[in-house]
This record gives sequence, structure tokens and C-alpha cells, in this order.
Amino acid sequence: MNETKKSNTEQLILEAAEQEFLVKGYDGARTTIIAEKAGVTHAMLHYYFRTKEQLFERIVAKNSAVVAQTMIAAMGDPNMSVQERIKSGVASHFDLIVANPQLPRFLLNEIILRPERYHMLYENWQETIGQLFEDLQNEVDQAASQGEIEPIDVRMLFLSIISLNVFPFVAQSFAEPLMGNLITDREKFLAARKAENIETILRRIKKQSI
Amino acid sequence: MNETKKSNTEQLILEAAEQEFLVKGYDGARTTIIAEKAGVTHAMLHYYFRTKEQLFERIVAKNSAVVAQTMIAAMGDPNMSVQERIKSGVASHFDLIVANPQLPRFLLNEIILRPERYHMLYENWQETIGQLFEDLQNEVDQAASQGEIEPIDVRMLFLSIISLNVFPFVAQSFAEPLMGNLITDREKFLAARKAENIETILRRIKKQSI
DNA sequence: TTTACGTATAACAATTTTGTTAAATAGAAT
DNA sequence: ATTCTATTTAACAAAATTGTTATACGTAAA
Repeated sequence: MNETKKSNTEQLILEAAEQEFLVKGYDGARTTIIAEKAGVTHAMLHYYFRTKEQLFERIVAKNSAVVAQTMIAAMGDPNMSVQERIKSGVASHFDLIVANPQLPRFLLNEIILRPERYHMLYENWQETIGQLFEDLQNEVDQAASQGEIEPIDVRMLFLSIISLNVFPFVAQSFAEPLMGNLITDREKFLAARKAENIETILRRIKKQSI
Repeated sequence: MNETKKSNTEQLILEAAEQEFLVKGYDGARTTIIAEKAGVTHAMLHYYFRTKEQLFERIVAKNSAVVAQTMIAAMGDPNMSVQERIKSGVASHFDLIVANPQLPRFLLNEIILRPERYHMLYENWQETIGQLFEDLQNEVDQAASQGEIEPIDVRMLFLSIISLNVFPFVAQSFAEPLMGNLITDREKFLAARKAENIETILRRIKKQSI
């Protein structure tokens, strides 16, 4: 109930555009189809957003904030022990992906296709993420030196976390037919997968008994 | 030196098409650009392959064999102990991805966009993969019951393996700017990442000391 | 009421992209 | 030499996609 500020048709177009762009990407989406799905003539689309490009920008802008959010979430809550922090990081990152399951594939593709367009995003992200890496690495190093966990490069750990959490969504339609009944009950699978990813990451940093 | 059987221009077109399609996908690729990159007139492209669609089919056909190969590789060599089998599976799967770094993103996207087109692939894969899952699950269950490893659903394990191995390539251009100097030396990073993924998976199945 | 403004429609224009064709060329087979 | 075939070229046609414009409509302010 918070998006009624803008004219109704403008909003309808934005919603249809988001669906189309997220699923089909910039190249695959068609302005005529977007207009059709929005239930407006396709001239209206150009009236409100001038070009496909500008409409696309709106969708990217709306969604790229979420991406930064997910990356930060994956670093966990600093007010916790290292293990707890990482555990909460995996969990909340996973939850954010579940809430935006189409977003990763979309953005990964668009960034590969037109990297120039996303330079500005990186400048925002780089320092925030860099700082978080630094902090977390310090914590990890300290915990490792006290024998609480195994030493590890947090960037590698981070890459593992987002790999485990994101890939099943990027690859969903690929994996589904191969996994038998594992994925059929979506709720069940999501819960199991979340637990599995947490387990995998925690075991990775767990101190090996000698 | 083994592809000179076909006429030279046909081969040139195929090579250019593979580059374009793998990077830009079906929607993003342009037949004119492919022809240009191949150094032939774009009428030649239609002369040899009639339609963009048919040219695309050729590229898909050529590459989808590799995909089946990677999945099978990820199951490891059955003539080994379970730990060794899984370790070798992760390693050789990783190597296959390194050898075809653009393929995963390409196929994942195309399958999502036009699932119908890939039904035939699944029918081949499903039984092979299903059988491999069954065999491996038996081995794992047995090893687990003897206290050698932790019990686990091999499909979950498989999903983790391909997540860890594939995602960094799918997300390369996204991750690069965020990872600082971690990725700059590609050879070094690949070796480190391979070791990291093996370690992560082996720890996942390692029997916990009590 | 009338003016002004944002919104809507329908028809059209421009551009991009894919696909075709007729005629020219070159080389091998008869 | 002639015929036949595969290849090439250049110009063109068709389709799909994006973008524009002239005109109409409705509503709120003057």
C-alpha cells in the first residue's frame, strides 16, 4: 500500500517491466509485451519512460540496493562471537535470496553484458564491503590464533557462502529435473538447504581436533 | 587441426557464433555481428545455417555433451574409497569448469528462458545421473554406517559441489572488483579456489570426533 | 464556462534485425 | 569446352521492435 503515490498506469508498467526484465533480461524483454502485461497501450510506456533503456534503469536502481544489502547481510552481525556471526550471516543472506530469488541471475547477467553501466554501483560497494572484509578478517584471525576456529581468508569464505546460497536459485530450472523429489516441496527444500549451507560453512571453520 | 573437414567459412561462422552466443545468449547475439566477426557477409551465415535458430542449435548441441560430462565427473571415480571418490569428483569437476568457463552461465540462462528446447537433454541426463546418485548414495550410506564419514544426502552434497565450483565463474565479473587482489593472478586464484572447495566438501563429510 | 494540463488512443515512422533472391564466380567432373 | 555444383556477392524484402505524433478526453483550477 505504499506505492500508490505515482499514477496508476506508471506503477502498472513498472511492475510488468520488473517481471519481464528480471526473467528475460534487457535483450530478451520486449516493450510491447511489458505494455500488454501492464494492460496499457505501448505508447503509454514510451510516454512515461521515453525509452526502454530508461525504464530498465528504473528497475535496476530499485533492485541494486537489495544486492548491497545481501552482501552486507552475508557478513553477519558484528555483535556476536565469530561462529555465531558467520552462522547468522549465512542464514540471513539465505533468507534475502529466498525473498528475491530472481535477482541474482538477473544482475549477474546484466553486469557481464554491460559492465560500464554498473561502475557506480561498485564504487558504493567496494569501500563498504572492503571495510567489512577487514573487520571480519581481524575477528577471524584473532579467534584462529586462540584456537577457536581454523584460520581462513574471509574472502574465500564469503565466496563459498554466496556460492552455496545463490547457486541453487540461479540454477533452479536446471537442477529441478535432476533432483528427483528433493525439490518438489519447496518449503521443505528451502529449510533443508539453508540448514545444509550453514552446516557446510560452520564445518569449514571448525577447529579440527588433533 | 581436426575441424577442417567442413568448408572454411562454415567453420569460421561456427566459431564466431560460439563466442557470441556463449557471451550474449540467444537474444543478445546478432547474426550480422557473428558474420562480421567470422569475416564473411551475413548472407553467407543464412546460406549455411538458414536461420539464427539453426545456428544456435548447432552451438548448443556441441556444448551440451560437455555439461553431461561435468555432472558425471562431479560424481567421482567409483573405483576409489568414498572420501577419495568425492575428492576426485570435486577436483575433476572443477577442472572441467575451468576448461569451459563460459558454458555454465550460458546454459543456465538458456534453459531458464526456453525450457522446452532442452527436454531431450534431460531425458538423457536423468537416468544416467539418477543411477549415479543411487550408487553413490549406497556407498555413502555404507561408509556412514561404518563410522567412516557423516551421513548425508548425496544430492545435497552434489548441489554443494557444483555450487562451489560453478558459481565463481558465473559471478566472475561481479566478484572481481570486490575481491581485491585475490583474483588478480588468475592461475593462483584457481589453484587456491580448487583447494578451498575440496577442503570445504571433505570437511562436510568428515566424521566429527566426539 | 473556459482554460490548462496530464493522460490516453490510434495510427504511423524509424530503426534494427532477420531472412531471401538473382546473378556472378570459381572449380571440379564429363 | 561445357556442364554442373557449391560458393559468394550485393541488393533487396520482410518482420519485429522501438519510438513519435496528432488528436481526443477528462478533470480540476481560473
